[in-house]
Amino acid sequence: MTRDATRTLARSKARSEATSARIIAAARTLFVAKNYADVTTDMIAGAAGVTKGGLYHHFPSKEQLYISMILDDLDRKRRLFEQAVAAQGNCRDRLAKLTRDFLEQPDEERKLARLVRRDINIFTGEERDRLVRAYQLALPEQIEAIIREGIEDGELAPGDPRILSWSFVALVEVVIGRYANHVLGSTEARLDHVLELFFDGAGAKPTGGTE
Amino acid sequence: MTRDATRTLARSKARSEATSARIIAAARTLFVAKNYADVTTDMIAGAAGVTKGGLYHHFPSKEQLYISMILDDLDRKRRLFEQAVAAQGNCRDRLAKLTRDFLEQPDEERKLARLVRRDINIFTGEERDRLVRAYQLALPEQIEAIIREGIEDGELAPGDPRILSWSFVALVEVVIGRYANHVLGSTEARLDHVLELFFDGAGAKPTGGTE
DNA sequence: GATACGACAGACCGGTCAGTCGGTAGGTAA
DNA sequence: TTACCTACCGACTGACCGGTCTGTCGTATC
Repeated sequence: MTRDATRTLARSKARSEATSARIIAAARTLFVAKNYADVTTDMIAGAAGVTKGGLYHHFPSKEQLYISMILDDLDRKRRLFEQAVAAQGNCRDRLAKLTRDFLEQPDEERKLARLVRRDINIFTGEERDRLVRAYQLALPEQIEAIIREGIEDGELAPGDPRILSWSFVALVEVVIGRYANHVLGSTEARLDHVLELFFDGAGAKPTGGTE
Repeated sequence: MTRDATRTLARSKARSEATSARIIAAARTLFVAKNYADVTTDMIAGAAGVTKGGLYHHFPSKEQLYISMILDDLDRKRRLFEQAVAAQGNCRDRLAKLTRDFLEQPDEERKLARLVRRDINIFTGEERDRLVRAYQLALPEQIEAIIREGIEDGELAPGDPRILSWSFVALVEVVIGRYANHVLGSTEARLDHVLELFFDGAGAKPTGGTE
């Protein structure tokens, strides 16, 4: 094979990958806006600037396209989280930083986890389990690592790190990320509230009625 | 109109209402198990012991049937919550009781809120907004009332009752109700953890590093 | 310039499903 | 007996959608 041939093949491959990426991006936008059943392959193809035939040239089925989109996103999320876990500092600051990084992602990507929960039932068997685990457990497991260290360092009271990590995720997800957008103040203010509640509780502090 | 005629009409009406109720019950079971798009009107009709024609005799469309099912459920939930809000006792006990009552509902009914979040996008415009408000806000608003009283009585530290009610809902929903079933201990134990965390926080208590 | 190949187009097919419509059964009214 | 009403049946339709298949076109090799 000559050098020119190699270059041509590389160009063709690059073009093909660019189209795949465009299709995945179009799929992500549409799936987030609507849902699996309401998004047709024609719509995705149209938004990506190809036809249905072109789409099926790159992906064997609508379902596999969906999975490819998810795996693509998971990869980026994992990198984000690994970075945060490896960071220095005390437990509270690291949790705050991780949460801030998470919230600074583009809206569309933040919504993907919700998307997966919503549409997960189109899959069955082990494929489904794999996706559920990958998405649901990615965040809590990373947080659990931070919290475990917080307990070891005495920054947190001894307790089950699993319960604590789930609790923290719950607070972040619901109070900051999901419902409360239309009800409460800024994201930063809500993050402060959540950290306050998580570390210090809501009980009246002056009277100090512990137990 | 004779007395017999009246009785006959009443009997006919009762029969009709029983069929409607059967259809709604069948729809609930199926919609919870699958989702809106994957449940066909034939399946619902079959499960309710009527044909599709019969179903369309009682409901003008699949969408309206779905809405009827939701309104039917909301009605029962509202009664449950009103009861809890009106109860006596301190803040912590009332929240515990309300949560326990909520969790004691049949599994199928507890899953309805999730269902609505999952399928909400089939609706548009004001119908959608109405449903979102009705479902998302029902729980926090009732809890907010209890928390507000807790703050007034000094059982809780002064703070924004809205943030606190959303936080409590978050903890209950995620730690107890949703994700953690396969990971953590019994419902009762998890409820204790949540109450503990909510009222006392996760910070190390011996060293007491508040501020 | 003949051959080959990969990317993509777009018409088409098979199946599915919400909704319709003409009917029937069984009771009531005149 | 006729006319009517309500609940319900079930065959049917029309639209839509996932997936296929037969090209076409640009590029590259020989």
